[in-house]
Amino acid sequence: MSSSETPDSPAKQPRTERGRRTLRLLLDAAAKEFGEKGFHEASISGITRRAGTALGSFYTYFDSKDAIFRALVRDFSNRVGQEARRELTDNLGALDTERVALEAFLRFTREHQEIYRIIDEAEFVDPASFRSHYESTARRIHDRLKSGGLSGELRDDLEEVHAWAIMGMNVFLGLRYAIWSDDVPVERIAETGNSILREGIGARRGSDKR
Amino acid sequence: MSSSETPDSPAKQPRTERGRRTLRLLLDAAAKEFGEKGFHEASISGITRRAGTALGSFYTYFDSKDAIFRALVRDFSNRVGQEARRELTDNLGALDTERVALEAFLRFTREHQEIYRIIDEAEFVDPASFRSHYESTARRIHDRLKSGGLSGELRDDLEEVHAWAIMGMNVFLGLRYAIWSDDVPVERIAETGNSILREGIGARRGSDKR
Amino acid sequence: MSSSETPDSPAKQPRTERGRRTLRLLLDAAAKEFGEKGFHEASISGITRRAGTALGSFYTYFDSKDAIFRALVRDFSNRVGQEARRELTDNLGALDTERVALEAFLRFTREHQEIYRIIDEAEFVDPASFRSHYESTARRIHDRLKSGGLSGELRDDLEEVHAWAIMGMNVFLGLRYAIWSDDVPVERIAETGNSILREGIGARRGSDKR
Amino acid sequence: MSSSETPDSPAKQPRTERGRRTLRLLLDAAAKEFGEKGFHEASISGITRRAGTALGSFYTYFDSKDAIFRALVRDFSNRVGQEARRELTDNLGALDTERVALEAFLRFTREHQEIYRIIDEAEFVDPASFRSHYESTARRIHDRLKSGGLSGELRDDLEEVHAWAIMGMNVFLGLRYAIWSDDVPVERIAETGNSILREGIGARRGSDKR
DNA sequence: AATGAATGAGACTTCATTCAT
DNA sequence: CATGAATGAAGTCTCATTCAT
Repeated sequence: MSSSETPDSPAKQPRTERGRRTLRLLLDAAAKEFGEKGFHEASISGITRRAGTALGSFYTYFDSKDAIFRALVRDFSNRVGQEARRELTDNLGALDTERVALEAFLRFTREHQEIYRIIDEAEFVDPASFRSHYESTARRIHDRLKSGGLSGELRDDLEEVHAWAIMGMNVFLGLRYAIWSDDVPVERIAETGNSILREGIGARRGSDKR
Repeated sequence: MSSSETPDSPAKQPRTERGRRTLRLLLDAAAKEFGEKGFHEASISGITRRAGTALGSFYTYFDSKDAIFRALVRDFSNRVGQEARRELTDNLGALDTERVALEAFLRFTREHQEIYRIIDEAEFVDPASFRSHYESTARRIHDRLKSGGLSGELRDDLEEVHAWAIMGMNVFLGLRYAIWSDDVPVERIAETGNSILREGIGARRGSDKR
Repeated sequence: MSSSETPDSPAKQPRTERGRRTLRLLLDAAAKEFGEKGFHEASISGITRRAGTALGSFYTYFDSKDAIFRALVRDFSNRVGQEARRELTDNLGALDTERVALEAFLRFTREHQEIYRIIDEAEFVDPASFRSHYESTARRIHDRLKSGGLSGELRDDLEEVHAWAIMGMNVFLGLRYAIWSDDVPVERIAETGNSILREGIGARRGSDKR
Repeated sequence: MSSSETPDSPAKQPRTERGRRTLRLLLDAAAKEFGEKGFHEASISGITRRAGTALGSFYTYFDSKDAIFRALVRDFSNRVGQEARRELTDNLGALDTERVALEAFLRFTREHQEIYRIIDEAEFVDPASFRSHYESTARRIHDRLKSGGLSGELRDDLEEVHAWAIMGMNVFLGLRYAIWSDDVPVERIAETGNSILREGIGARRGSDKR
């Protein structure tokens, strides 16, 4: 499922408690630094300054600026995935599931703008992780669509393409209404997006109601 | 909207024919350089090397690396917009219009991957242009949706949110099926995406076919 | 004869007179810096400080500290070779030729201790050049030995091994009496070394004089 | 010469058996590390990694990177000296003694290339030890030459200069035929070198036999 | 307008050495 | 004695931008 070979270990494993603490400080600091300034404007010294460690300590745990960025992207990608699964254990219908997923995504993105930014910038800094992130997200969506098809609630011809379309919808709604502004309630955005999935955008045909 | 003088001129206007030629060489070279390497890995000297001009000549036409990138983003944004409008002068129905627009977008993106990349990287280099690009794209879509509503073919409650959702759909289909791979015919992608707009993803109700 | 493929150009060729001047300043400064401090204690900034240029200017002409060191070693190796040939155009006998060669080498080494040091340190910094230097020096000596054999003045079985032995003799006499001290006249050192070549170190047999 | 306390102790004397073991591990590891990478490319952490000890333990036994290098050079210098004396206790003639000494040197060098390298690099890292090594080697040779003179087998005017010449010969034959290649048998190299000492390189005069 | 050299701030990275446990 | 994390000085290299010709 996940890339089984990660040649570059995410981080040199600390062997002591103190080491673990420092590693965490660095990761947190890096998330802030990259989130605020972007990869290229960010600096190692900015990270260690925020972390309160010496510059050299950075290299006890990471080989380079790229390495910590990659570690962060993977970490965040996993977190986003977990978050996504968390909300959906319920036994909602398929369409409601999509609505709730979008809602959760918007909420999460509003809370963690730096995660959004870092994952997105990965397109240019760590394309492999970027791609892997969206591919597994699409796979997750596609799985949901298929099971909705099996349950009879959704069309039974839904393919990967549909999953990518829905994911794109979600991501752009996140960009526009979670990152750029946050005045519209997430429920409203999610409901609007969901209406497209329910009925498309064509004029109501006869008895179609809501 | 603004006065006739653009405040930050995209490029110092050359007075001679030779100057115009050099300017063009630089812009083309920059598109390649930024497209291949991304903004931060790109270098002015890489651009002038490709253009076959001296390093110093760059500053005859642009104030900075950012300036030429911005100029490029705006140029491309306009081109994408024009391209989008071009295909749609026909008197197609609203849903078909969206299908054709998506098809055209995919085709264009396959042809001009560097444009895609440059516009996308603008999110981190020239956020204003990035935002402006997607805002006007969304506006264009929204306008189409509204006129589809007036004509009765589309729902009459379509808002900006719907436009962003559709745009996101299109963009991600472009990323996945125009940039990352190009084996599926654009018609097929566009048709699949369009089917969501026509009917949503719910199971067919009664006679709904296609 | 010389390595026909030098993938790393010795120095980026300057195109203007000013450039040529700067390049020369850098090379001279580097010779001093390396000669005084040795490769590893030397610094680029030390070189540019001596040259009176900005730090960055260094990289206009050389890719790295190694690169300028290599350039220097090759240059010096050539110079030593030329110097060696210069003195020997005369029509001296073979043994006298060796004596004069050693004398010249000692004199040159006393004058240019930094050259000695740089070539010698190349053993650890640029082994290929180091080896090539001594191989061509040995070849030069071997050639002289062979022609001495042909003329009947020298033994006719002199091989590469003899050339290396003689070279080693010369080099160590240089180290001891040109680098570490210079109180003994070069003529005397050269005569002493030469006496070994003339008669060996065994006790005189009969009429052997001098 | 000095008081009974060597000013810079080669290594802090360990008090326990365990300590002695660690010290030995470090020295062996350092010989490998310096031998393979050279002084400046070598690192303390490389040494402790090879030794299987913690980085910090290094400083329990040595004050600095220089200190362990110096300790090594002196140790090796002594070993080379001992080795040299070992083979020569026999009652060979003076010329044969030189031949055997060269042979032994070549053999030893082939076996212990790292020793060669470390001693040689000392020229740039620990000049005092380097100089002292070659000075005592020259003295040893000179002593042999003098006693050969007294016994009547050798010329009676052999000075320090001759010793240095012979040493240089030996060292360069070692470089060329023990370090760079080892295809020629040491006996052959030694015999060739020795022939110079026996008779020089001039053409044979009359009854000169070989 | 064009050219190509010069500039220097700034960033990354290394690693010998120190320190706390 | 051993361990492994922490430190920070020092150095290399890049490259956007300026300048003199």
